Amino acid sequence: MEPSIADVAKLAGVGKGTVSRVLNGHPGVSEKTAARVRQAIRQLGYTPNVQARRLAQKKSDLICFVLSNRDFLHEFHSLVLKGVENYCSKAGRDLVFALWRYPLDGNPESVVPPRIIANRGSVDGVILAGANHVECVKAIAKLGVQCVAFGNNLIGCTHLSEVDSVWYDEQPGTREAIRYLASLGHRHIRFAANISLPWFARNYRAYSDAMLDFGLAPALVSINDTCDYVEIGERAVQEILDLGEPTTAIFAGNDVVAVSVIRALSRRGLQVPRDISVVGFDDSPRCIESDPQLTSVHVPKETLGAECARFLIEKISSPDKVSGARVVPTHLVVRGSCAPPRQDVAL
Amino acid sequence: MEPSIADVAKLAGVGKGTVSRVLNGHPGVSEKTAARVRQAIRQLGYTPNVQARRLAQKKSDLICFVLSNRDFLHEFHSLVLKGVENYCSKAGRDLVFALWRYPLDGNPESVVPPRIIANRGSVDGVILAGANHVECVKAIAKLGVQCVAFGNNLIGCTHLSEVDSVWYDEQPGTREAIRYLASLGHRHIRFAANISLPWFARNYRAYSDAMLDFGLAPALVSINDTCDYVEIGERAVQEILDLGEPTTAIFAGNDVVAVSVIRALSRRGLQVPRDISVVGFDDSPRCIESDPQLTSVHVPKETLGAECARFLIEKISSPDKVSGARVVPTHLVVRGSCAPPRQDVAL
DNA sequence: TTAGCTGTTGGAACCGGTTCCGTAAGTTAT
DNA sequence: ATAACTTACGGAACCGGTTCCAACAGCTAA
Repeated sequence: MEPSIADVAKLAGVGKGTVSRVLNGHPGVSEKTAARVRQAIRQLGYTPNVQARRLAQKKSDLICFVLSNRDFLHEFHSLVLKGVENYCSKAGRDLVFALWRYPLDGNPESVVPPRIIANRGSVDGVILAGANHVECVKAIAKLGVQCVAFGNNLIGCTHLSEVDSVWYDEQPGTREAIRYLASLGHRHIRFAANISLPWFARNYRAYSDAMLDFGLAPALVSINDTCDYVEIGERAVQEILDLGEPTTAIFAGNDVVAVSVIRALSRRGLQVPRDISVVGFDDSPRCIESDPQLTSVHVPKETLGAECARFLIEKISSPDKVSGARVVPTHLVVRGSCAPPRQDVAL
Repeated sequence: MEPSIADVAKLAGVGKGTVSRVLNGHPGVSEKTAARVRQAIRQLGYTPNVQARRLAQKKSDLICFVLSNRDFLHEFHSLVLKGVENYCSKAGRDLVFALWRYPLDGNPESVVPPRIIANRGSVDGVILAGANHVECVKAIAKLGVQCVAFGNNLIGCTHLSEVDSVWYDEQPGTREAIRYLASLGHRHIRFAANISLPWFARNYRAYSDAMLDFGLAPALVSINDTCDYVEIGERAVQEILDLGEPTTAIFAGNDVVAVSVIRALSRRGLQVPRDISVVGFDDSPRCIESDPQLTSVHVPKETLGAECARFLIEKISSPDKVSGARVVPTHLVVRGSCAPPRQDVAL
């Protein structure tokens, strides 16, 4: 039988309350008594029972990381999770991991929250990562659970602070990328993705704004009927070549698309960056594994995770006092996939 | 104030015990009373308090997935985690995620377990994934926590059942791969990895056994001074070409090495599979993203996760009745990276 | 009619902590 | 020496469930 706080109290010749005070570092215990208690704790090898403490304090010190509508934890969210874990473990909180699937295009009313959230008191708060419908986030919040969402993959979100959320800002990194390409001499920089997906739409807007700022004309190729990034890259290259309009650089919606673009180009005998430049978005590990190494807009994934955790913990300790959106910037990482445009070739 | 079980009892005009019996589906409650209780529950919108139940039952229904000594959740363990999550959620258990770092080559005695495990009662059991020293697994088990380890990344493990663990078996898939290459006409199949890492050593043994079974001579190139898989692939190609011995196929220790091998070969003007065949190990998503698509030994990652969870839950419900090692087989997935050897070229 | 059995049910005791109240001991002021 | 105040500390009450025991009602068998 494991020793309880009563055993410690008896051995130290004090009351349960005093032991509790020593354990939690509360004031009002003389150093002499505290030492005796600590000695008894050591002697019995006593460890407090977490569940009992949770019941008494009416809090769980547990935070739930929910990954919504993803078939598994991809690199991106793995790193977000890492950031969350890191922050939580420093804050003395443990992390519950849960998956959540529901039809993103269905009626948000009929979506049932994951069991762990419905179970009252089982977690103090929730971080909603993966792709979520904004109404489902609101539904969770309405359940009386503290909740922070990862913003960039929200569906149906009309403005940043519609729900408490953490976002990366595509603008600075995208701007840097366009400035960089422009400084190399590029004028015909084309955006390639599927802008029916909200995150690509946001990227495109940032790209478009930056292009205009530098006096360049935005140009788009969007493959709207598939979510397979590899396919998007391949077909985008096909369309760009068919188009006949000049294109000296391709700004891909993310790194998977970019790598696929590079491969599709090389199959057609076009070398990157000699014949055409490519920029990715995400700065995922495959940037280094690809050949040439991919210049890409860095998204600070761990920072995003840490910000989610920080925000949530603030909400838990002072509900209704903090709310809104928090945004972290992106920046460009230059590698080997861009070069000045060739003068002699018109794509 | 949230309604408690006492409120339900009062409203239904019964005792707390009866409500509890109804909630847990225990026998000995008349249907008439049960209906009244259910009505009261609905009326109050009552949800049981998880922490109180956990305290009373002395169990948490929580399982902890510990990822050891990895910088983050890579694809492989992401899928293992997915398998675990899947099984757990069906078994009505929630999942706690924790990271654990300790020097793998240091003294296992001085390693401190993660807080979540040390906290008595906070989880019912632990799945140890990532790379662990076998002594550290034993140390956790000695703490009185039910525990199952992912076997293939164990360090210092002399035999399968040294600790309760789940393994994938390299043999069947590797055998298939060698048989396949042999059937294409290959005689000079070389294994490339870093066999100072235990998992590569195990792969090499399986490769070597299979080669001997088919009457072929095992041949090895091992890059022992780095754990960077991309570098292993590049330098392995270098060594193989420098060696001057005939090599018509390369069996890489894992897919990252394989992809790196393909790229290094192509930089030297050698095309896969025309000039040389390559087989990977893992069957990771990059097999499909690579060009040509990579033939690889499939490791059933989700199954591994599910087996870990099943094993652990069995151990929790009947401790000391189940133990040992559980093994799941691998198999070959044929894609486009192998072809008959060229007769005219001697590498 | 009475003893014996079964099916229900209420409620006390318990799980192992936290918190708060009352009191005893010690300290300072008058 | 006494009042007033501070500090230390024991222990009851509580958090919200589960479990077990005693009791009671209704039924059967002798």
